[in-house]
Amino acid sequence: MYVEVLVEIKAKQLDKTFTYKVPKEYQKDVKVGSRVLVSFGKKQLEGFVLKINFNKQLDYPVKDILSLIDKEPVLNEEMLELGVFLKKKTFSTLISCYQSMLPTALKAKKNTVVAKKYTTYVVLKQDLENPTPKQLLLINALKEKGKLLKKDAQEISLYAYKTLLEKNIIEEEKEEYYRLEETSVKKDKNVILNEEQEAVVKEVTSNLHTFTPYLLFGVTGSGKTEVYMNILKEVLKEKKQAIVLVPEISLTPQFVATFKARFQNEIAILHSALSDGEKYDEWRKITRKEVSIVIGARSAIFAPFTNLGCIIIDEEHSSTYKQENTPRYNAIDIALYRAKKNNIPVILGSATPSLENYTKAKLGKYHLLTLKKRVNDTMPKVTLIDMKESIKQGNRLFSKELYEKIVQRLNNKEQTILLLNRRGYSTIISCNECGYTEKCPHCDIPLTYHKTSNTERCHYCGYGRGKLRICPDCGSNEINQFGLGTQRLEEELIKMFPSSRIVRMDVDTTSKKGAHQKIIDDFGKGNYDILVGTQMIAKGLDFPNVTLVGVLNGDATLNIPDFRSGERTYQLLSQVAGRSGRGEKKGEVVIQAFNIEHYSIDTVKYHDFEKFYDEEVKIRKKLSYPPYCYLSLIKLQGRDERRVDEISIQIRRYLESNTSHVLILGPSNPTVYKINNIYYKQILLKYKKLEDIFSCFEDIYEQYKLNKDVFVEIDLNPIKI
DNA sequence: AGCACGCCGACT
DNA sequence: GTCGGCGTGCTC
Repeated sequence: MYVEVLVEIKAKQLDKTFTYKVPKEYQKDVKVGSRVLVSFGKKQLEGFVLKINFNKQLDYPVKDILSLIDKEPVLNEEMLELGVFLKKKTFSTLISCYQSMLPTALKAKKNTVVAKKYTTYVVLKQDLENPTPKQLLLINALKEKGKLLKKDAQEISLYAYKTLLEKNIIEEEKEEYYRLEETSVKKDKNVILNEEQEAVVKEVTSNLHTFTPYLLFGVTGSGKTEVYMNILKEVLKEKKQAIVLVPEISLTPQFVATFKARFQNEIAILHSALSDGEKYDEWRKITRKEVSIVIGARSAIFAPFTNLGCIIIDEEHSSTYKQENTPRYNAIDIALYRAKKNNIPVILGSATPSLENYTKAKLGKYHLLTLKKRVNDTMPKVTLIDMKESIKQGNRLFSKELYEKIVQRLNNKEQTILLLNRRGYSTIISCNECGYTEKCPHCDIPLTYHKTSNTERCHYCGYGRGKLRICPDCGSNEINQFGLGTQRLEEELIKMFPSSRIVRMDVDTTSKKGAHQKIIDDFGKGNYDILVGTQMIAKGLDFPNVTLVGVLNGDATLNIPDFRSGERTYQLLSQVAGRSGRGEKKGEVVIQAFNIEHYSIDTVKYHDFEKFYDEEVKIRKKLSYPPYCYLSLIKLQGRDERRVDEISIQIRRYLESNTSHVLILGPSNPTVYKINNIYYKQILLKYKKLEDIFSCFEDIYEQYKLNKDVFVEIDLNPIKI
C-alpha cells in the first residue's frame, strides 16, 4: 500500500506529492486527508495523505511513512476539494491552502502539539469484602454518584483512595473537556419581529434548499442580528448546520452572548483572540457534530460541517473577508462556492453594501432584501460642520457646535464617542515652511513621531532616529508635529473638560489581550463620559446611553490613495453615526470636515445610501473601476531593482501579446515601493471577463513560480492596490 | 524550506 | 595548495 503525501513545506518546488509506503500496522487506519509523519531528505516532516494506491510501479526507492498522526482524517472530502479550488483561485501552493483552512493544532506541522485537556474521574470497578470504614465511605459515595472527580474522591480519604486503586477496586477515568468556558449569562430576549424583518425571514426560510445568494441591505439598528437568528432557528429545525461570519472586530463577547442566549451550546466560536488550544476545542465541537452553528471571522468559512444549511456573512462590505497574505482568498467567494455545492442560501448583510455586491443585487444576480426602518424607528440627526469656517473663527480642533454638544452630554450624564481617523497621517513630522517630510531610508515611507521615546520611527521596518529640530531641506526650525493623534486629542480633551472621565481606544491602548474588551465594557457600564478612538470604535458597539458621536476629521479617509476611498469614507461615517441614539434617547452626530460638499460626506447626513451609490457608481464608470470591470494585480518584488523592472516589463509584454479586451496599467510603483531594501512593482489589470485573462495568469504563475531573484504574485480582486 | 554538491577567490 | 563564498538542484 502506497500513499501520496503533500509535505508541510510551502515552497513552490514542493507543490506536489511524494510517494511513501505504508507499513502493515497503519494500513487499516490510513485515509485520504490523514496526517502522517515522514522522513523527507534529512529531516522529518508532517504531511497530508492525498491519495492511496494499492500497487505502484516505481523506478526509485520508496520510504515508509514513520507514523500516522490522527485516527480520523483532519481534512474531509469537501475540504480536500475546496483546497484545490482555493489553489486555483489564489495561485498559491496547495499546502498553504490546506494549512489556512485548519486551526493551528491540526495543521501539518511538526512541533505544534496542542494537547487535549482531561479531567480525571474515578469509578468503582468491583466490590470489596471487608472494607475499612474510610474505604466503605468512598465505595458508597461511588455507588451513589456513579463517578467522582479524582480530587473529591481523594478528599474523602487519600489513603483509602490509594489502597483501593492498588487493589484494582476503583479505576481512574479520563474525560476530555473543552477550554472555552460557557459565558451564557445573558437572558434571551423574546423579540417580536416587525413586518420588514418577518418578510425577510420568510423569504429566506422558504428557500432553504436552493442555492440563492441574498444581499440583505438593512440600515444600522434595523435588527439584522434578530433576522439572522430567526433564519438559523429554521436551519436547525431541519437538522442542518450554519456558518455565520462576522468581522473580527465585531465578534465581541456581547455579540456572542446574544447568540448563546438563543442557541445555548449549539454554537462554536472561532476567532483570532482564542488560544490555539481553544480554537482546537471549538473545531472539534464541529467535527464531532456537537454544535450546529459556528460564529467566526474569515477562516471560519472553512468549518468542516457536512450538512450545511445556510451561510450568513454579516458586514459584507468589510475588507477583512479578504486575506491579505497567501492564499489571498475572499471568504465571500468561498461562501458562494460552498453554498452552490450544498444547494443552500447565502445571506450577505450590510448597512452599507459594497458597490460590487449592491450592483449585483440591482442586476438581479443577488436577491435583494431590505430593512429600511430602525427598530426604535428614529435615525440620528447628523450635522456637518465646515472646518474651513470653524478655523476662521479660531476653532481648529473642536468646532463651537461640537464643543457645545459635548458640554450638553456631560451635563445630562449621557455619553459621547469621538472618532479621529488615524489615516489622516496624524503623527507625521513635516516642515511648515517647505513641506519637507522625513522618510525612512529603507522603506520610503514617512516616519511617525513617538512621544514616549521622543523618536521618529518607521512603521514598516522599525528604523528609528531622534526627532528633527531643523528642516534639512530649507533650514527652518518650523518643523513640527503636524495634525494630531488620538493621544494628543485625549490630552486636549482633558484640558478642555478636566472633570470628565475620558478613555482612549486605539492600537496603543489595546495591544494587550483583552484590553479592547475591557475599555468597551467599562464604557458600557458608564465608567466614562467620553470614548476617543480610531476606526476600531466605529463598528458594532451598542450602547443606549450614547447620544452624541463626533467625527473630528471626517474627510481624512478621502485622501487615501485608493479608488475605494469614497466608499470607505461613506461606510465609516455611516457606521459611527449608527452608534448614536440606539436606545430610547434620540441620538445626534456631528461630522467635522474640510470638504463637507463631497458626496461621500453629505449623503451621510440623510442616511442616503442610494444617492451615495449613484454618485460613486458614476465615477467608477468614468474611470473604469469595479463594478464596471474586475481588477487583478500582479505584484513583483526583489532586491535588485533593475531585475524587478526587467521582469515586470517582460510580463507586460506577455500580457500585451496574449490578451485582448484587457487594460494593462503599469508596471508602476506601489504606494510603498521599498521595504527593507526590497523593491516592489505592480501591474494592474482591468477586464470585463475573467476568462479573457485567467489562462494568462496561470501561465505567468507557472513561468515565474521558481524564479529566484524576482518573486511574482498574482492577486485576483485585490482590496488594497 | 534546508541541505549537499560544486566551482572560483584570499589565505595559513 | 586549502577554506569558504553562495549559485544550483534535489528531496519519495
